[in-house]
Amino acid sequence: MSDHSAAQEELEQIHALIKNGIADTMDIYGVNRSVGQLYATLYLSDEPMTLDQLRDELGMSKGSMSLGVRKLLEEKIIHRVYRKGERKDLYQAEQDFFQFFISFFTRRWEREKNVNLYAVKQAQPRYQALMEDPDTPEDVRAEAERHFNKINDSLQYYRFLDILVEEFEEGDLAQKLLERHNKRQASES
Amino acid sequence: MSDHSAAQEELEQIHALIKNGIADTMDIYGVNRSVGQLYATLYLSDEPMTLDQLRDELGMSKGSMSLGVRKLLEEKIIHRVYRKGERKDLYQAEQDFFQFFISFFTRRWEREKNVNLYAVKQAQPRYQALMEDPDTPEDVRAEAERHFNKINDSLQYYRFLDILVEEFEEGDLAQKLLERHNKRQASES
DNA sequence: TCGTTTGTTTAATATTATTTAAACGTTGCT
DNA sequence: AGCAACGTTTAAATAATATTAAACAAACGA
Repeated sequence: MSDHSAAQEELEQIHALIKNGIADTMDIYGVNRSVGQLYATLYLSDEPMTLDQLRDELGMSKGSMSLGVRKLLEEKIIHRVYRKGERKDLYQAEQDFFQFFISFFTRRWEREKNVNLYAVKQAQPRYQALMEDPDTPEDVRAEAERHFNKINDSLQYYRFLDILVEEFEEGDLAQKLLERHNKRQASES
Repeated sequence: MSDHSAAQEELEQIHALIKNGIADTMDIYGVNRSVGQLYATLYLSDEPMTLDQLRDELGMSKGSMSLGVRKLLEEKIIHRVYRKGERKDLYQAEQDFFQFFISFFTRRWEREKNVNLYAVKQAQPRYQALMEDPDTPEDVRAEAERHFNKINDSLQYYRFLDILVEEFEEGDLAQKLLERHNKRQASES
């Protein structure tokens, strides 16, 4: 890193612009802005970085860096990198935004499916028991039936989430959509 | 609402189970759990509800209900309903989870695209100016070029987001994926 | 028009989440 | 083994968000 020339200064300003956009994006999806900046910093860095370098760059505590890095690793949107003769842990951002998208959303869609499927599977037999029990008052029975049908319909949606995850992870859906649109545009000209 | 029979009690317990799953889901996506419960309550209700009914059901203040309802309206996952001779505002949940998914995510994907495309469009000419300026030190120029290429690659990703939004909103992508998988399963048997 | 009902805004309060500094435990090196 | 360099955990502080109650404003009906 040479002296702080005007060109250097300009570079850093543009850098900040991009970094901000990425941090905003993470914010949109409910991720802490600081964690977003952490990702953005790694994303723009040409080299893997250590916790100390990140601390210096973001001006935050090392504890924060440790927590942030762990979250990003869990999301699989940064990776640990090994380099011989380096004692410190090195981290590198996932550079492919498509991969970022897939890791980030499939993880959430899967959790949504699991959480709700669990609730639905528990609820269904209990609704049925209510409906079949002759002691159940008619108004309660009717309500149980409505709810039963409603959550039964929702199963189709969780199947959709499952398909979506599979299509993105295994079926290369992102690239397929892009290709399809490229062809469509070509045929229109 | 009749007496608090055992059946009634059981119904409410199952109700809570489902409501919890939905609130958890909203939480996954960074939406306040209370707002999630608001949606869940409307979702399970057979009738559109007023702010006062929601306040009674959730045991929260009317101000909170007002704020929560506004957020859900913005997301287009609940709708205002008009009924003759009713002074109070009535709200109804979007019952179709597919529509929920589409409203919720396309809104965010579009924002992600706009935020980052704006930053990239601003950054590109500035990187180019740096690269073309003969006064720019070589190390800065090289860095500018690397960043320029990096953000240039990202444009493809924002195009993907755009296609995804269009495919879900106009192209019925969700149903298409479901149908495709139904056929595949049928042919495998 | 006036009084009531309704929804929204506001300012204060309470709660939750983030951040830090320091303590701690681990690892690698000499 | 003993020391030094790390990364993690923790308890406390700080900051951010959510929530409430009360003031307010708009709409309605008599």
